[in-house]
Amino acid sequence: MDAKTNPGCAAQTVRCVDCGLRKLPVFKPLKPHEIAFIDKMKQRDDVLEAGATIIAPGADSAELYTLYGGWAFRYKMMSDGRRQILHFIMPGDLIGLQAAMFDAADHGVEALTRVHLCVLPRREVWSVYREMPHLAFDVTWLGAREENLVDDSLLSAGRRTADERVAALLIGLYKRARALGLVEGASVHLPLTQQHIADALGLSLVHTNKTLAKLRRYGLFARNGGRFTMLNVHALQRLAEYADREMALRPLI
Amino acid sequence: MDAKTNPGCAAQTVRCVDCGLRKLPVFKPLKPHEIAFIDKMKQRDDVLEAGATIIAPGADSAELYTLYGGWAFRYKMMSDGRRQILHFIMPGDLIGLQAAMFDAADHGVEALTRVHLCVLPRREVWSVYREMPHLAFDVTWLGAREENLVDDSLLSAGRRTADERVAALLIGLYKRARALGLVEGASVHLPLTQQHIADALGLSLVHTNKTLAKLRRYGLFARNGGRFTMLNVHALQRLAEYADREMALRPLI
DNA sequence: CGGCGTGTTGAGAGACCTCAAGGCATGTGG
DNA sequence: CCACATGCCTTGAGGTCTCTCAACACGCCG
Repeated sequence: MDAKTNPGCAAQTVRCVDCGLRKLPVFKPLKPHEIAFIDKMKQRDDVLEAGATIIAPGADSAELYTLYGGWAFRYKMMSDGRRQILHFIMPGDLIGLQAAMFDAADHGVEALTRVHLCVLPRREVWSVYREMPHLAFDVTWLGAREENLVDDSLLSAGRRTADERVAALLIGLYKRARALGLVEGASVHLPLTQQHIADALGLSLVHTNKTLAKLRRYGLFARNGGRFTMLNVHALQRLAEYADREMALRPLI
Repeated sequence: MDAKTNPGCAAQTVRCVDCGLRKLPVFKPLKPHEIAFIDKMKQRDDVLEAGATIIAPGADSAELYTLYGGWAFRYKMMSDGRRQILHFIMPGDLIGLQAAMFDAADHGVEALTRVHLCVLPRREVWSVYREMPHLAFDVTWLGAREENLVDDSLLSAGRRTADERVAALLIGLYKRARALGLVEGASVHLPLTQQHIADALGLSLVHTNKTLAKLRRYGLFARNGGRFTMLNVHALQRLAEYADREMALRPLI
């Protein structure tokens, strides 16, 4: 997981204005004083290893983070160990908005790879609303987009067949990764185990494995050594009824 | 559906400051100038009949609404008719936040009963952020809470058994209704058909019917003529692993 | 009266689950 | 260099939860 595959601020040193992520064409350009404000507000950069807990389930008073590099996921657990992954988090996504709004999060967030986080102290969130209305609007926008991802997962878990669920997840991750410039040719580093995929789709590990194998046999995609290669986007899109909506440029905070 | 069971602004006439909903103890008191701002911003009141489309799937440029009275639900459809209900909307909830943030909604919103809506023109949303940072924060808060509801539905559809799903839904709706003062004794008017419940839980209609019958036979709740009566809250909570988190007071916009 | 929406029940089918075992790669220690 | 443990992926067999199909009851309404 080097800086090349995960554009983002290197820990401690890089100013937001120099942040590589911000140069990507998916992100909305901000005005200099807004970037300066974010930079001033930013408490520190954090680097956590794969598997680390970013937000502990039930923890109160978490910070608000922006993920600058790496992958993570948000999940809920039940007492007997059942886990539901709510959505996967990729560079540019906010982490901990619910936790920042309420006092405690009833979900957890865990790093899938080594992650680079930009830490915004919770008390500073309010100063965004007071002083930078455009940025405040962007926070709401990012929250709405996260809900949009969860909506789609719910459609999968509730109404899609196993084949369709796998297709929907892979298409979704692939398109998000591509927008971030993580796709080279038609392949991308996918740091998920089949257990993660199963827990995101509401399927068992075994059935997930068999479904993945089936779609692979059909030539829809390939996988070797952590790399995922898209072979038939259209077939996957049709399977998942993926709506290829053009999104406006995303804010990055 | 009279004013007594659905507190809210009667169409066209009532000022926000007199709104019955705002007197409920679940809602955070606002400062007079904030209420005045909302009142000024409010374009009109709308009344729609049960079954009416509040937001059409795929429609662009919808308004932002606050539901003052009645019930509604947000849903996604697939081309072959499969429907997933994303969450149920009750008085005080915002409608159309995603649609207001993005250009088009990829979901629909439909009235379950006659509904009273407060209409905020989309362009006014921005003025909230510019002029009323506290209210802007509240908009984000309401968005996060809506996502929190969807999170729980996703846990149901993905990882809970049919029994647990039904329990989780009923407990959730009951507690929300109670907070709004809609529960009399232990019973509340539930305007859902079993088809709605099935579509919210990711179950078939038939299986939903049998699961409801089972829990009813076990004496967990009763249902007669549109009224739902809670008989054993604790058993339902245990079944659903319902987390009875104390929420801070909710904003009402 | 017939049609429609909703709720109910039975029977059979199938998608998905659990249990179980084994393969393969990696790492670690003797 | 081998033995062993661990994590992840794979495959088979059998079980069950949930689905589909089908029929019927009931109330409402034109």
